Order: sequence, then C-alpha cells, then structure tokens
Amino acid sequence: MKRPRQPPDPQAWTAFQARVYALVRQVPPGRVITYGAIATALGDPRKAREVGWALYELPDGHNVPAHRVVNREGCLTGAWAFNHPDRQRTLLEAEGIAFLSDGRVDLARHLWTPPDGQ
DNA sequence: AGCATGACGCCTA
DNA sequence: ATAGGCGCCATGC
Repeated sequence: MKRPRQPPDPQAWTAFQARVYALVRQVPPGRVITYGAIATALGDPRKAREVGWALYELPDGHNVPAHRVVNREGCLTGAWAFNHPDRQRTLLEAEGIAFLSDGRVDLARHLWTPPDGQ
C-alpha cells in the first residue's frame, strides 16, 4: 500500500519550521536532542533531514538553542551555523555536557526526550 | 523534466 | 563496532 504524501506547501514548511523551533526551545540546558527525535515528536520520523534544514534557515536574533541538536550518534555539526568549528562544542561544555573520547556527546547521559503532546 | 546534494537514519554485511 | 548502501524529502542547477 502506497504511503500518502503531502504536496509541497510553503505554508506547511513555515509551520514545520515554527514547530521545530518551538520544540528545540524546550530543550533544557545540559541536555541535547537528535534530529530524528525532533522529527518523530512532530509526527513524521522521515523528516529528520528537514529538521536540519529548518535549523539551517534560522534567522538572526533567534532564541533557539540550536547547539543542543546533534545527530543520532551524538556527532556535532561542525562550523555550519556557529561561525567557528569549536563553537558548538564550547557552548555544550559550558552547560555541563559530557563528551566521549571520540568527540561525540554522551547521549546516554544527556539525551532529552520531549513530553508527549507536542 | 532529470540529476546531484545534504545540520539524517536504518539496514546489512 | 565500522563501512557502505539505500530511503527519505526539500532544494538547487
């Protein structure tokens, strides 16, 4: 059975971004969340890549703690949105995030799960 | 229209 | 645990 798919809709995309930002804003300091977890919490686990896009398009002056978003292995995203390759790691360490010896976030300790109903 | 790319993730070997 | 392949979906050329 073929899976129903929504048609591309700019308004839906904007709404999607808003929901991503709203969810990321709920991540407490010292905790992290993954792209896949965000997509799942928003009701579509397949949109993990779009979560990344949404964060990529964050406007200036946003109050979204995007540095608390990592991939499912706990890897950081690099310099993309943080102006400096170590910026994201610095922010996370300042919040008490523990890193493994290979440079990944210790997800077992810091992964945050959003409450239901989001 | 086709093809490549990407702040991703799952499956398989 | 690691590496490669593939699916996903929005974007850009």
